[in-house]
Amino acid sequence: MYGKSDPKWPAIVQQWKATQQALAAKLRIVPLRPLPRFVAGADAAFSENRRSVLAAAVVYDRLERRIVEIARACRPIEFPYVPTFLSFREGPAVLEAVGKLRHPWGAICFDGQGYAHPRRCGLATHLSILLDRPGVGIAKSRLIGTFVDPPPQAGSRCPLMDGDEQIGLVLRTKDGTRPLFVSIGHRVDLESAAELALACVGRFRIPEPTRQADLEVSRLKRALAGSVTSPMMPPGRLSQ
DNA sequence: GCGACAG
DNA sequence: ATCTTGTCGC
Repeated sequence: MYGKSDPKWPAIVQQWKATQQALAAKLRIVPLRPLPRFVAGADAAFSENRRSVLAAAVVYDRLERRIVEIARACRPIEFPYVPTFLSFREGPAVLEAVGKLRHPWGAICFDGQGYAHPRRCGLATHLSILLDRPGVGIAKSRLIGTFVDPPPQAGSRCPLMDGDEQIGLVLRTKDGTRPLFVSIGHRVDLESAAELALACVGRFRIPEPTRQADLEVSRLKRALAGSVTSPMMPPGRLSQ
């Protein structure tokens, strides 16, 4: 895996910035209406040995409130985590999982920022543009931007600002819980993104597409960990 | 220079 | 993301 100490690192980061700027130039902002019935969701995690990126993509049926398809992917980790360049680390695995989805979906939710990024190209925007499909960024915490805490009621929101430009929304999805940071990915507008996020909320703070993808990637992680038994351990499931 | 910093 | 037990609250 590449590292910050690699002599090629500065060049790699410059290339990444150029890539993000080129992608952001292709961003299209349009309303997403009506909101799609089938919404995809994707998330990533690390394999137990931390040498691979595991990803899961799901398709959520808003009408029946259930997951109708699950896809997975596993790829070697090629880069360390560097703030503002998350998509280069997790993107490949996530894209592979999304590509395996066969059921139709009208929009996809990503676990991270979209437009609310220094170069307006967070993971959600980066991947949505590569897919050229409607996408939304739903992050659990802030990367950049200033805001005032929204009221404790579910549905309340406050603008996420970068100077005088609104880059996203701080949205409370459940009463008395920490708000989420919603921003557009691609082919949606901020209001549609907020409505989609709220329309996908079930019993928990995190909208179902992203929450289910997270649960699924965790299961994959455990499954892989259990299948790779250490040579120094007796057969069977003694480790739990 | 110092602090911040999605997952 | 991940490390980690109990514990506060619905």
